[in-house]
Amino acid sequence: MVTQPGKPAPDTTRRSERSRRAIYDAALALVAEAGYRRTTVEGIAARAGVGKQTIYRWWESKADVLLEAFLDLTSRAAREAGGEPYAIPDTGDLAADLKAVLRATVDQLTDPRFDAPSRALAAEGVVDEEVGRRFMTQLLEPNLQLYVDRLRAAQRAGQVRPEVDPRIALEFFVSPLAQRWLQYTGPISYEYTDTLVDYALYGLAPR
Amino acid sequence: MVTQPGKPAPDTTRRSERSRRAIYDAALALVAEAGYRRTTVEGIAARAGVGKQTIYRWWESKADVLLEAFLDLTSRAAREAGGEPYAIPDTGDLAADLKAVLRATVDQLTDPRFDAPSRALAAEGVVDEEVGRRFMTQLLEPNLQLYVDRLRAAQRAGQVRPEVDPRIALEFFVSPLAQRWLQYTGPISYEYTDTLVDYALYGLAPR
Amino acid sequence: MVTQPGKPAPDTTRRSERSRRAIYDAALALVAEAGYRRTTVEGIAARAGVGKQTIYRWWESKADVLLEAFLDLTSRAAREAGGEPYAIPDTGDLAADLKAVLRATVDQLTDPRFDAPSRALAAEGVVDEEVGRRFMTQLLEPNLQLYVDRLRAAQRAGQVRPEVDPRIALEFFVSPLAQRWLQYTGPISYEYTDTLVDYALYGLAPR
Amino acid sequence: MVTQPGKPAPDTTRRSERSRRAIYDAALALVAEAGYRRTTVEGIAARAGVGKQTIYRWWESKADVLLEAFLDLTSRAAREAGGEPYAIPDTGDLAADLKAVLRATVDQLTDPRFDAPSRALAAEGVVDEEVGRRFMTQLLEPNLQLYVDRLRAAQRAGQVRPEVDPRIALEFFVSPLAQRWLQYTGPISYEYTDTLVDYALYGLAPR
DNA sequence: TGATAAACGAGACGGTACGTCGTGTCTTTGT
DNA sequence: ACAAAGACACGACGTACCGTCTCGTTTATCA
Repeated sequence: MVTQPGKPAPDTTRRSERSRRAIYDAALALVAEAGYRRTTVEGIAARAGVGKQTIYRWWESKADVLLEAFLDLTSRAAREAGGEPYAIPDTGDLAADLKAVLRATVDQLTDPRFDAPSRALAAEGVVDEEVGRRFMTQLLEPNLQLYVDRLRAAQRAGQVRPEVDPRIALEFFVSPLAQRWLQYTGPISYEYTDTLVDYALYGLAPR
Repeated sequence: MVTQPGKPAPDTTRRSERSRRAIYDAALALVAEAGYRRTTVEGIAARAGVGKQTIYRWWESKADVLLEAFLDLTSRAAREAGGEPYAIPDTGDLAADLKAVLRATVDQLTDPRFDAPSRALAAEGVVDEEVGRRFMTQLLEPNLQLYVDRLRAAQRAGQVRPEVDPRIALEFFVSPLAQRWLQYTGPISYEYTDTLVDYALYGLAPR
Repeated sequence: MVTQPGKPAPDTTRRSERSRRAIYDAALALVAEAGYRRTTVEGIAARAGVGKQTIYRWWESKADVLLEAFLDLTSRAAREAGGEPYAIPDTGDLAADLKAVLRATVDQLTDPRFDAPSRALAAEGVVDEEVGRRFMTQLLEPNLQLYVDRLRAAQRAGQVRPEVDPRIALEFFVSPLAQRWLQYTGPISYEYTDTLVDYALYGLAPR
Repeated sequence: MVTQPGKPAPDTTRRSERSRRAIYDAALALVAEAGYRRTTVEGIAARAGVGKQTIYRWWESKADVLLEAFLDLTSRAAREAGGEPYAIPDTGDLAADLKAVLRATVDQLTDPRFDAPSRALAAEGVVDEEVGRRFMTQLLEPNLQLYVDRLRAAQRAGQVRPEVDPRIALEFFVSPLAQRWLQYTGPISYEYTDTLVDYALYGLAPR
């Protein structure tokens, strides 16, 4: 690990947990209320009752704060939700399992508590590659891996052709939904995601 | 039709075509060179040799300028590219036709001339619904419609199951590519898009 | 008379009297209502129902317009007032005559119809020597000359010492009043101007 | 005492003395070089190497800055000039004392170092009553008081009639000079001010 | 347990860009 | 041809935030 020249590397042990929490809360609240655009570091500091320097000491940018705040939010949400296994259920019925997971995703994308900050982060990630890649590796990737695992299991069970690359296959379920969400290319519903699963598994061409 | 109160609605007939061109060019150049973030209205005006007011007179925001500039760019590019055939070719071989179109799309997404501004607009659209919807209806939608048309023809030719909704089916080709491009969920290549076509047409489950 | 190089010298005979009147009225009204600061060429043009160019064609600056408008106002006011002789009355009683004239001046300085524009011009004149000198020669000087004339008559009548320079002497009546008006160095009243006359005529030292 | 809404009242103790000085210097220099008109807040900030906000934080307007800068200049000038004797000398010869002081004033009005900024402030004061009154109370009034004091002493010495109001009498020395300076009503010279003193003390009427 | 060093809140600072307003010029469209 | 209308390049306005930099004031190890 390397310490940059001009950065005295603050002492993590003395860090105020109270401030960290307040900053996360303020950041998420402001993004939800006012949007990413109108959320400012100054505003976060004021709302959190914190000096600006305290933010700049621990984070590099607004996006950085928000990314951590969001990660924290999701991990807390997961912990609350019973801390169940990070996996797509495997009932033996691949189509049913995928439909269930996607329905849960639809619910989440519809929940404004998640929508506002994750939209903001996604947008930031589009424009700032650094943020985009962190968003991908820290938030998206772990979720995508669950699909890979489930699809691998389905391959072992003979329900998916063995030569199919699960990393690509999963995009048939995830990407159309993501695009509709991000780019308003269409409405989002259970019916829609169910259809995606059916089409993807059995193809478009007649059998 | 109603005119907003504070907006005296400038006289379009007196508009300077010279300035409009200069602004489009400056906006696209700056976004390409410096990124959306660092592109400012002030900078566009300076580079275009134009007063800021001339920008604010005709556009509402940086995103607005860029959207029009990009629309103008694509329509000029299309006109240069020989003109009419706003359609996906129909050689009778659906897979081949789709692969060809997608390869062209890959080329475009790789071309920095298009990448920078369209990325910027896409990001803006994620965060600003108004912009997002305009991006969708004015840029995306017309292109998606070409897929709908080609898939309908394939259905008539018996190459695609008749009960398949082309509006959803096309997302198997377009959305995965879009997501990889926007969110860095994976590399983009001819091989990848070819695979998408194969998987989508014939499904993931064994036949 | 000389025509500047870049000035095509508009044809005075074709000038619209209607516009000139409207511009004078608008200028005086705006200065009275909003003050010199907030009066703009644009505002004058709009209020007068006149194109901006019509103003710039015939005048060089806001101050220029206002100076002419004010000259016009005073000359019209004088004409209305019976067009009586431009002179300080000579009843033989110098003190009484001066007191009467100064009381009239007090009335005028108190009249907001005159106060606002003449204040504005005076201020402009302080900062812009060109305007100041025109203000002096076209408005102040003619009035000061009346004092010179009256004081000369008084000298001939043996009421003022012959070696006194009337051009300087008159300033004892005019300047203190002017300074109180312009610089808020004290209140303005009949009693005050009467006192000025008494002090000035008979001196401060004991006889 | 009440604080306006919207104005959070900055912390005076943290104020940068360096910036204040730089701003004073820049303001005075620019007014002297370019005139009040062409002096801008932006220009002052740039020349002082200061952010615009630093000016707006502590002052309300260009006039406000300049007034303080000028007050500072005069007080520094007075301090340099040996300091205390804030009084008109009293040699027993009133005429001589007044002539001496007025000659010093003539020198000052002729010094471009003082002329430009005080002219600018005077003009601003004519048009903006608030500024005018501050200019009067903070700059003019203290000087006028010196004349009052000297004239009172002269009254005690029997050199000035006891019934004369010194506050009015002093205007015979000060106002004519002020008007010539501000309104170009005549040239300024030692001879002129000497004459003023002679006329004022002994009156215009023959003895 | 008191000293001391850091992180902290507060917020002033030098900057950049914002979106608005007014200037003086130039162009278009009626008369 | 002049006038109205108003778009234009320009430049300053006053505001909002940026990220950096002091200021005292907690706070929380270690001496």
